[in-house]
Amino acid sequence: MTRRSHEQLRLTADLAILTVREGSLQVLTVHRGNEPFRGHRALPGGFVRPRETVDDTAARELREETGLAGVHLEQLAVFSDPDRDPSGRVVTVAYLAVAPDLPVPEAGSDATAASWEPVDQMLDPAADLAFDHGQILAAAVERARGKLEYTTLAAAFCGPEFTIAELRTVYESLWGARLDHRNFSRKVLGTDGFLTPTGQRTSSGVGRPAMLYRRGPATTLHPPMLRHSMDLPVSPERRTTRTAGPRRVNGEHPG
Amino acid sequence: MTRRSHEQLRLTADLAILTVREGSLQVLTVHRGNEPFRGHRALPGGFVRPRETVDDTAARELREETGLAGVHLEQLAVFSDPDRDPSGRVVTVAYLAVAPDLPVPEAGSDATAASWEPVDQMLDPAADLAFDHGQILAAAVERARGKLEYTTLAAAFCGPEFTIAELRTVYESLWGARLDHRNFSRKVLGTDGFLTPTGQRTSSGVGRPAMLYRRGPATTLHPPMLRHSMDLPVSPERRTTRTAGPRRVNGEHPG
DNA sequence: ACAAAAGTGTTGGACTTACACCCATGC
DNA sequence: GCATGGGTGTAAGTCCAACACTTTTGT
Repeated sequence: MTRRSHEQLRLTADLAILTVREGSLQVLTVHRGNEPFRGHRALPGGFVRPRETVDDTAARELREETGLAGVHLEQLAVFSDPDRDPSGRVVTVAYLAVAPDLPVPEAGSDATAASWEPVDQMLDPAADLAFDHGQILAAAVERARGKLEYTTLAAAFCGPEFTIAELRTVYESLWGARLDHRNFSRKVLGTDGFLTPTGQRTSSGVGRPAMLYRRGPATTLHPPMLRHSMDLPVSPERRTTRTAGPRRVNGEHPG
Repeated sequence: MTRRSHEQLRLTADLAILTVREGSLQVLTVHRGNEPFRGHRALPGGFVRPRETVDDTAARELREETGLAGVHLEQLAVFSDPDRDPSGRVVTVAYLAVAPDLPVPEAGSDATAASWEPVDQMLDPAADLAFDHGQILAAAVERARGKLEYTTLAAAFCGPEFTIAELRTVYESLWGARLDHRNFSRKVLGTDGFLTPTGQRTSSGVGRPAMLYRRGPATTLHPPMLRHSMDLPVSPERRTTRTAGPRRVNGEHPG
């Protein structure tokens, strides 16, 4: 392919649409029918139109792919390596979208068949996502993980009404850790404006029915939800003793 | 001006370069000598070159404006209103840069004279920054304020060696609150990897000389620096009593 | 009855806050 | 001496991790 130095720059919006299905973090992908990267999986996205903001582009693509509107959508980062798209100079604005568990998109089952795929698999180099979409996905997951700590983003993964256990599953799926359900419950209930009780209770399933809640008005968590509490004593053996309870070590991630 | 629907889209990087000078948060601005917005102040920035990433553009502009390299530089957001630049379709990627107190740029005192200006003044509508640079600056300040809480970003405002008091001034300038110097000291010293002692002490100034420190390897703060502790009992009257010590209320900012 | 899931109570420890008090320097 | 700023000690309160225990359902 030609590499003209003065070719026109094009701008796209690409979306990492995340959800939690059956306790696993999943991402919406499309199957590319055209070059470049024909046959590869990619994140949904498209070109910015002349009289559109990039945010509008992202919202439009989201609607076109999932039929959803009003879900959480935020800018992630700009990816602008001159060679990221072999067909020319294309800069993309990556977005993180968070959706509840949908009844599978399969929008018309047209050429670009969309499907939910486990994030773990898509982040594996073997998945070989098109363009730099592996990087975009990694950034999206990292952002979502972090925002669970200090925002109410987790509720965006749930439907309009949900139980505390469902909410906890979101945390556990993203953090890959078990949380103590008793402390978790107290924590979210004690955070003003996180949950609004509906008065309803779940009916199906074994065990004591759970209360149902709706999203409350709060968006930030003070104090934050801490990323500790790894339990899961699979066998009845004591977990490693954690003598001088190391809260958390200062890591490298700049934020 | 003409409005052609298919005109070429151009991409720029704009920088909000922040510093703390004399206890006040300041931003580097340039004076525009050309249309549009001739005569207005603006944030430094420029076009993305054909074989350059946007991050490279930002780093290059930073170097050209301040001579600095290696300072903290991060993507903030994309601003893409189709009418944000009356001269055509220009999408910009805004960056936050954090620099120590420089000996004033005044790079050659050429046409685009650069200068530090207090952020308060530049955020006032009367300052009338060019384009949407007021929005960009507001986003930059908000980001910096937030990151002080849970990262070691504050140290990026200081020179290579600094005292705890200097570091505290950064927090106080950005948060507009006084912090208790005794608790602040313990907090930062107790955070592993935040500060590395040099063994040196300050010489000038009245009062007991302070220890000098360098930035440590840590980048995140766990637990975070809390945004409380407003004191400043200017006169020896009791501050408002804060009966049932309200930690913080869950606000609206999504993060 | 038993397993499973939801929910309450309680305790030790970590962290914060507020402030008394001591140290080192310039004038 | 004394004002000024740097630094240590400490006690009360808040929050959290851990876990015993109770409640409510399905089988």
